[in-house]
Amino acid sequence: MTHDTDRKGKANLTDIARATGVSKMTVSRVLRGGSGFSDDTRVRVEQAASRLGYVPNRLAAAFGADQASTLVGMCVPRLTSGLFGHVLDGVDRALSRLGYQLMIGSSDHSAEQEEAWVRQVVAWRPAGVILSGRTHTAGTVDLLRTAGMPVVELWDLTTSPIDMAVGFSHHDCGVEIGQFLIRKGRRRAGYVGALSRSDVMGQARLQGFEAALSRASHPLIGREVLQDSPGFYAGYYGLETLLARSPDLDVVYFHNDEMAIGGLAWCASRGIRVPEDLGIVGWGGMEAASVLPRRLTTTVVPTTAIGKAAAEGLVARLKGEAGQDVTVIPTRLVPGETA
Amino acid sequence: MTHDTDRKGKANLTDIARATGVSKMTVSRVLRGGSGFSDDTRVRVEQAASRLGYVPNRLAAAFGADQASTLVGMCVPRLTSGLFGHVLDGVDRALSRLGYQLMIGSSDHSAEQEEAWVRQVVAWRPAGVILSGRTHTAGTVDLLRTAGMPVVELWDLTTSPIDMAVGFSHHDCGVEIGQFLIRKGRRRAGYVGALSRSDVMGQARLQGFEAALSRASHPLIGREVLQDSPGFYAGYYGLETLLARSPDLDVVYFHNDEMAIGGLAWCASRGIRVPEDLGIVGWGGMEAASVLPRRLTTTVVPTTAIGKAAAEGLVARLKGEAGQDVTVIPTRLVPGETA
DNA sequence: TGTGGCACGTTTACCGGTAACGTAAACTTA
DNA sequence: TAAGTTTACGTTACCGGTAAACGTGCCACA
Repeated sequence: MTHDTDRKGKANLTDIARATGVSKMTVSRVLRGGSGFSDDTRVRVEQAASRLGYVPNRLAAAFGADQASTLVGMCVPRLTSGLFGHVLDGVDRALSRLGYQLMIGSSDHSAEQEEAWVRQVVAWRPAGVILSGRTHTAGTVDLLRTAGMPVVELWDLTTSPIDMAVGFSHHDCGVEIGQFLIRKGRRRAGYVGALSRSDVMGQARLQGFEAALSRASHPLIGREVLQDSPGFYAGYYGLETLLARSPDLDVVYFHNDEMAIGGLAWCASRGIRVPEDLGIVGWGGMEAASVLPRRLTTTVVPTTAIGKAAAEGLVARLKGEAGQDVTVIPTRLVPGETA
Repeated sequence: MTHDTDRKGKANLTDIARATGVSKMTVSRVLRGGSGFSDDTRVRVEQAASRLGYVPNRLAAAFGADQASTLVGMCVPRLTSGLFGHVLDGVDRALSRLGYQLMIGSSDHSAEQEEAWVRQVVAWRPAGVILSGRTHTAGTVDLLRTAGMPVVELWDLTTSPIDMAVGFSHHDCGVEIGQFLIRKGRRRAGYVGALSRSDVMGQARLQGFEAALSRASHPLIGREVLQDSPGFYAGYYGLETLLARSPDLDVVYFHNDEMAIGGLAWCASRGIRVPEDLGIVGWGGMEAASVLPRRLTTTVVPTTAIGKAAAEGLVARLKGEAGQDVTVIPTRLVPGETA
């Protein structure tokens, strides 16, 4: 009995059904590309839909049948990180190709903020959720478990994921660099980091680094960890501070490439020769690192591939395909000319 | 008659209503912080909600009453751009503080891909949409107009926005740099860019640059535009190619800071002195640009502020507050040591 | 005594899809 | 040709909120 004069200018399944002379269930089947209708019906429905400018209502679809949701939530530590920009890009491309939409949030490296975000996103009953890292509050895990939705943790691997995990081990990254530097004859290593309290993954790299050095009987000499955003400035001034305290270091491992480049800039400004006087090592593999006058020694992380694998793994699980719980996407130590 | 044994482990308004002995409408009002209930009722409802682990269903809320949606869609040209990472960050922080959720997508600088994304996101009946740039397909504009939802276009200003606009003029950025270089005595300018066909905003900067140079009777000598991602490599090789063709340039304007830094790296590798032999100018204001041995001459864009203003403007309109249609967030030419 | 208003609710209808099931006709197969 | 199977639909119920309209009881005030 509702007048078909457009309320909100939008056509719905019922409008198309009326225009075509079939039931709205049939329209639904046609538009979702199912089966159980004739070719003639399909054509007529499709024409009516396009003529009426039908825009499907995913809200109604997801609401009516929760497995119909094509929404995926993803939480990253920082949106301003170049690396996570690439991870997001990988996720976004894969999801949009597969017909899903992406809702994002950031945690600022805080498990509590992550939980607050999860609480918001679960209210949208998404098909699945992608988190960054392996450290979450009990509340987060609880919310996701009771919601019963697929979860991918990416970026840092864990042997006991909530559900699935994609990435690599930050600890191992640190170990690998430590061993590499020992092999190269470095004996007095330092570390410059940022955000110590909150960035669990950066800490894991540092711990691996320290462990490798200690095992080789050349333990870490000094460290400088700034409560600052891990960018160029922090690397620049962090190195200055560290060397003021420990002037006789022969190599410094940085939290990431941005900071390492900041460190290189500091060395250049003081006439410190790299790698002769001091080795500089980064982490992450940002593009800039390989165009510097001297290519930065660093660990390259396949960011886009991780995002892609996470998204595809999630969708595979949604479609009921059995995927593996833990997917390792290995990083690559790239020896440059700075250490 | 439905058994209150948890279907999907989730409590809903009806469960809380039963547990409290009120109607679900009253529960709804309490939980949304409305009025029309006693303090006693409020306390009992809140306790029951927390005891039952109630997670609100925004899907149902947004579906039942479209003005109840707290979803905002945003489309950026590239997720891997450092600048847009900061814009996203500004949007995300503002929206989450105001209780909204963010759905994102990327257009790859293609108006067609943007339209495809708009079609997807409109299906979720969001409260509003944020787009990047001022160039959209007719289909995009049409979809948004019939949906009748608030739209903010950010990053490049237009005098006739779909609805609202926040940002600055790319054309004026180019003009400003052109005039600046003329004042500094530069007479033979070149340009190195990327993604020419698709990046309308980069083109606008170039046009402004050219116009300013021509007005000063020292028109642009040469340009090199790569069909590549606008990163360090592109700047490095772009400058090499450009100088091979036009060796006598005295300054080069780059598409962005990443490319300019790539150009600086190329100069360093060839012993070309900057700014004596060649001036280098970037655009964007990435952090790295100010830690280089010589601070890059560039235009600093207040990325986060633009994101914040866009989000807050959108929400203000949603709440019925009258905001301005066009908000200018000025950029700042920062003379460095490279031009 | 009425009657108007407020505080505090309840009832009803509805949003637009989808799953599950029902069914008539056509088409096979024994 | 009877019985089974498939095709191509239609019917019904339901998802969990929200808006709007509609009670009540109580008090104040004329």
